[in-house]
Amino acid sequence: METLERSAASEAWALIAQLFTSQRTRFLAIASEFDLAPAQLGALKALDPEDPLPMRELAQALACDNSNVTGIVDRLEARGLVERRASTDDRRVKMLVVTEAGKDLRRRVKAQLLALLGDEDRKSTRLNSSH
Amino acid sequence: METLERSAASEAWALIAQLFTSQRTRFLAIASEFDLAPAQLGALKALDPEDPLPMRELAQALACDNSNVTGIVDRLEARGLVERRASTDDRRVKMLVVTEAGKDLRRRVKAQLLALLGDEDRKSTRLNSSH
DNA sequence: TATTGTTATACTCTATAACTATA
DNA sequence: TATAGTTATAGAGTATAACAATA
Repeated sequence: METLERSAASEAWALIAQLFTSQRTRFLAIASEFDLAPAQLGALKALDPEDPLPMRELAQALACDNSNVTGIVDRLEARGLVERRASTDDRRVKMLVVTEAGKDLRRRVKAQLLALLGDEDRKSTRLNSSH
Repeated sequence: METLERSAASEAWALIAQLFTSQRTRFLAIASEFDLAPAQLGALKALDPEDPLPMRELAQALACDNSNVTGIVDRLEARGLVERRASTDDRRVKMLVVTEAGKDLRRRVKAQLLALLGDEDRKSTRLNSSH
């Protein structure tokens, strides 16, 4: 029993570590390529380009404190990628809107992601390039 | 064609984001539970408890600069989880050894990971608890 | 000359606590 | 009283460049 559990834990450990590392590496590479700090890319991903989001909900999506979002959004706003907009319902709330420049950056990030996945796919199926 | 590619990109984007987020959340929860900064847990995971590793190789495993590893290892060493040891082959190199306390922490992290995975498994197969 | 690890510097992320303005 | 967002503060991660010791 103990042996089985240790084995399962080891496999799970290795799998999680590998998945996390590969995701993290890809994520960091894209962030760096577009000259965004990792948390900034995370925020840009978490925002809905068609539907403004309160600061507080972005904090939840990023699993961090509201106070962090202030700084992250400050920097995204300074680059013209997002805008704060007053909520009409609750004057305490600020809604986050992705600007046209932000939407364009999101599109380019997506394209780059697709290209990376394509590369990996071609690597893992190198003998089979006809489809 | 464009539509198909956009669709693939959207799916890939969503899948990557979801995988990354779930991994990240689990990773951060465990790091916090054991009072380790994320990079410190990453380093502890990357080290082999049975086989000392040069600083430089830890930097490669963490995909960061050598200079960062100095600080991360400083803090792990201050907590008695790892030790720097001079290499016998090359006097420039410092080998990283996981202490008994570090090995114990690794074991507890693994156990916690197994418990988390078990919880998730039970959640996703809630009607079927007999095997 | 090149490499390993450290130090110095500057920027970013992070949590906590105290604050303002709203509710 | 409670909540949304900001500010202040402190600790940690990160890259870059310059450095000492060693190869």
